[in-house]
Amino acid sequence: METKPERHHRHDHVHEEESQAGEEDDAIMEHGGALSLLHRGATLFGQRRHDEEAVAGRRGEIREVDFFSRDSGARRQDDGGGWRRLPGGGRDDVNIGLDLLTTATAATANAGEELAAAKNHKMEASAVEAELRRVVDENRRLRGMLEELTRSYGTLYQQLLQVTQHHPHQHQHPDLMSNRSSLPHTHPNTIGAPNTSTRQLLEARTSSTAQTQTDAGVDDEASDGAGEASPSGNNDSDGKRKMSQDGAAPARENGEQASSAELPGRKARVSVRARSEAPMISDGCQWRKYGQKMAKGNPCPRAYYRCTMAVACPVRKQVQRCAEDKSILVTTYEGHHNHPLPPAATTMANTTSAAAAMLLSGPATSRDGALLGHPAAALFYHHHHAATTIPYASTMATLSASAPFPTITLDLTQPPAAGAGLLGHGGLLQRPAPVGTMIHHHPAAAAMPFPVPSPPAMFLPQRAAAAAAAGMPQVARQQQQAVMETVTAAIAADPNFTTALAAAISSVMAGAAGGGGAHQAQTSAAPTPRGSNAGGAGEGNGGSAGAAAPAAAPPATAAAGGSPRFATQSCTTSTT
DNA sequence: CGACTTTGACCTGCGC
DNA sequence: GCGCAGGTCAAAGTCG
Repeated sequence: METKPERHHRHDHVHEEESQAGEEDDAIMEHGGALSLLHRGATLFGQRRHDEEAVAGRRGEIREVDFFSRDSGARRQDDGGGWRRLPGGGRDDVNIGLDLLTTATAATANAGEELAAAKNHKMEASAVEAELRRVVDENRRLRGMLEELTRSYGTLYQQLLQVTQHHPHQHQHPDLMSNRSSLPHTHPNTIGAPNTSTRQLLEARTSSTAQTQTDAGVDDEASDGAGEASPSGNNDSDGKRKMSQDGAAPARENGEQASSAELPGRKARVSVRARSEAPMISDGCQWRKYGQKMAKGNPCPRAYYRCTMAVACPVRKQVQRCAEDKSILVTTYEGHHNHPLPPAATTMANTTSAAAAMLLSGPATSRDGALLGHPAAALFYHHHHAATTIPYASTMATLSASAPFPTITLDLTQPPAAGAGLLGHGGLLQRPAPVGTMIHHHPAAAAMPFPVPSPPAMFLPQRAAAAAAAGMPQVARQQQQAVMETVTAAIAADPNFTTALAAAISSVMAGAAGGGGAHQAQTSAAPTPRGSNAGGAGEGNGGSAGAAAPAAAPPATAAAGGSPRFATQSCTTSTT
């Protein structure tokens, strides 16, 4: 027990480093343009230095010529040491002309040749000077652009922070969604990692007992350093968690506590309903069961799992079979991973994050479940008062406003439509669905178990969302078609169905969001530490593939555990 | 032996 | 204040 934490700590550190590195990478990616400019600028600056020196030298005479002389390269190597010529740096005769101006030997040269040489030099000099000016100007211009970009980025980032900070507040403006519709600016974060808002939202709950989170909290804080990268962080400082005392999820003594404090008692959850005989659906993460309870009103026990991919990972999930239909497995996710995730897990995490964000993004966040009236809500939310009473066949994404926690339920149990499924896989590939549910309105969504519509809703301009609501205009259809094709192609190309699907959806999302992410799926299934199974889940699913899946799951399907698994993963994927 | 699961006990929040 | 339900802890057991 003693060593465990240590080991985990080391692990964490590794993760931290990785995440930090990742962050940097991300930053680089995000600022790719700026950085490239920067590099360019740096280069130019470097050159500019030379240029300026050259200019200065010109005034003083000599250096400019020398700078651009043929063996300037050799001389540059000696920049630090002055302008001493390197032995063998070039033919002396070639440099003679240049040196004529700088050495006493010039005086001894033939007057006529000197004149001619001087003229040539003047011409060259003027040409070089012009070139130099041009370069300097360009350099200034680029530098200005860089500064401008940097400024813009800073401004945007600030705006993002402001927006995300406001999300937790339930007093959102009706047009919040429209604000979100501007997400394309921010979604890169969403893809790469749970965006700030999502994190805040998911971590929005704090235990009223603001006990002294001493070291643990501090450490975690530090570990979170990767900070933005490692979301919710903190978490329960491993092993040391004084859970009970803290109350549920207490331990989220993370940096976002502030925001959490703003929403005491609120914590978004994403519930995924999928058909599976397996004890757990595979989501690419490694989980450890830490408890089981009989829940009221359900003969099936509820299992509690904690993410073990990182000691301090605050992510938890509950798995319970549906009381009405025991073939349906309900998995509820809560929190954000504070560590690097394997592709599959990443997609899942992002999916849940996105779903949660979607859940809380609109008026829906209001405690009373005032979803109605929200344009987006009308598309894919169902307002109901019993989280468990979702008639799964009627809706894909459901919001439970009355639940203790704002919970969005992704229903992946819909039966396959005859000949409708793109891939012919179980219930995931929806038939042209019932009007009114967002997912059904969106063909692309139809191909994705997860309410893909969410992405559009979240990332597309409000107009687009409205259009979707209006019944899918031509453009939208085309887009959907593209999505379908992408998915089909990806699946066809990759034997690993799940991976392929993830890749396809990621690419789709990347395309729609304008950010990467597609690459995530390239590497296949979860490289989880304990390879045997992506956490118990994997085992359960994979292993029970055959037994699982009720009717609908085709044999060949990679969807272990039948469609459910597929569903889940895709679900995840789709949101990323 | 380490990691994971099981399971009873404990803690906390909430409604009455 | 009490009881209930949800959630978590942690010792004991299991497994590879």
